[in-house]
Amino acid sequence: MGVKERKLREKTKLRKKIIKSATKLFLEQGYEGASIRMIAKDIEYSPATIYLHFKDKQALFSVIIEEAFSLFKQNLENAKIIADPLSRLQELCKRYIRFAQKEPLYYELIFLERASKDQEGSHLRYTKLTHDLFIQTIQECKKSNYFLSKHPESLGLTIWSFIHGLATLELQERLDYVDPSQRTILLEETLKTFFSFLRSV
Amino acid sequence: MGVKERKLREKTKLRKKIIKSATKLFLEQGYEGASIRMIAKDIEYSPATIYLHFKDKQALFSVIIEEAFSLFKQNLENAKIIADPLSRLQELCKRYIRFAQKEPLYYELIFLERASKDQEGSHLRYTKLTHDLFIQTIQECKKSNYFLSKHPESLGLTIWSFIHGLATLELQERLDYVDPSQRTILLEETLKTFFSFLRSV
DNA sequence: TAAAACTAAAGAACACTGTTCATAAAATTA
DNA sequence: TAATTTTATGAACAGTGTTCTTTAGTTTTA
Repeated sequence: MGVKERKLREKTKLRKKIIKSATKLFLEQGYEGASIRMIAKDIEYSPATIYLHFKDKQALFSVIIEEAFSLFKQNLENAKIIADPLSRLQELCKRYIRFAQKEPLYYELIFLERASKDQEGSHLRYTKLTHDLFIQTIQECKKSNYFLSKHPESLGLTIWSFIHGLATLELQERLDYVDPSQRTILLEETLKTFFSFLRSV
Repeated sequence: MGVKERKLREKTKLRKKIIKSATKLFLEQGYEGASIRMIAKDIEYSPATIYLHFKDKQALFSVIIEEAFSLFKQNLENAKIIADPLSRLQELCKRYIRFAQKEPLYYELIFLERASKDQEGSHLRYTKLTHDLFIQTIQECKKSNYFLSKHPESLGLTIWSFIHGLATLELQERLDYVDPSQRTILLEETLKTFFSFLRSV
């Protein structure tokens, strides 16, 4: 009676095929740029078939974002190997920026794509988890006698705003008036400047 | 021989009519949401007529953004009445955030809308002008013996990244997991936290 | 004043888009 | 083999940005 199992296998296989193709196209062309028809053509099925696996374009997109975020989250959580909490906090910032630089489109899809009604929930989850990760690390800093005069919530949002802003400006090509070699230096200096603020408390 | 003049008047009148309607619709529905056909219907002309006044949708959009940015810029430059440069810098940040809160869609259109090929130029101009305004104020701070150990460029980008990040997170509804009354407090506290960093140098 | 030139506006068309639904084909069960 | 269920699709709908040809109206020239 392995029929059901095989059927399920075939179904998930096609599902994965759709996701793979959609991921590629969303990353290449953005949400609006990629079309259901393009995905269908790529996997050599009709557009209607995609709707047998996903409610609509947005639902397909959500699945991809979910995977992107778990990649992002794992990347940040790997910073836990660093013992000193202040160094760990700095490492968190560096990894954050590095992810945004290496996977600009993933970052954009997670944190910058306009939320539509039915996926608002996931967007809030992503931001809350990210914010919490910063706050948690700050609380560990406090245990080691750093930031004694600061509230974890507002300090967390301060740090996250800075990192998110810097990442966003760069990946949306808002810093392109500085030429590339100087830009790398500017970004490093900017991070250092911010870290010097953190150490001053 | 006032024929040409009248013709021109009529032409610019229709042009303004298009811009007015387009502004309303872009703000209501966003760039993708608003369509040429919707604008045409609103002003009671055919879609093709709009193309007699603007090369394409993007060109029409650019004109509107241009106006939005000059509004934004003027808003910030009004901070110049404050004599003490450090207070002026803080006022700049506050005005920046306030603009983003009061005109979230304008802010989004200027600093977050994805740049298309033929308007890349204007986007860079907006960001450069904004960045320069921060750097200029910082240089005035240095003359008054603040920030002596910092480079204006990296300090400018630090401040701007923070403000841009905070504004972006809020207006893109990424902080909605905090309830509204607490959110206002959190935002104020976050600004204070950042200002305390600035004063510590 | 009549004809010619110019210009503003529109209608229709093209090639796209997301999505739905009835129909056809294939596979499984009885 | 026949009936049933699953899977896939073609065609259609209503929408999009944009272009091009045609029409109608106005202005200039002869």
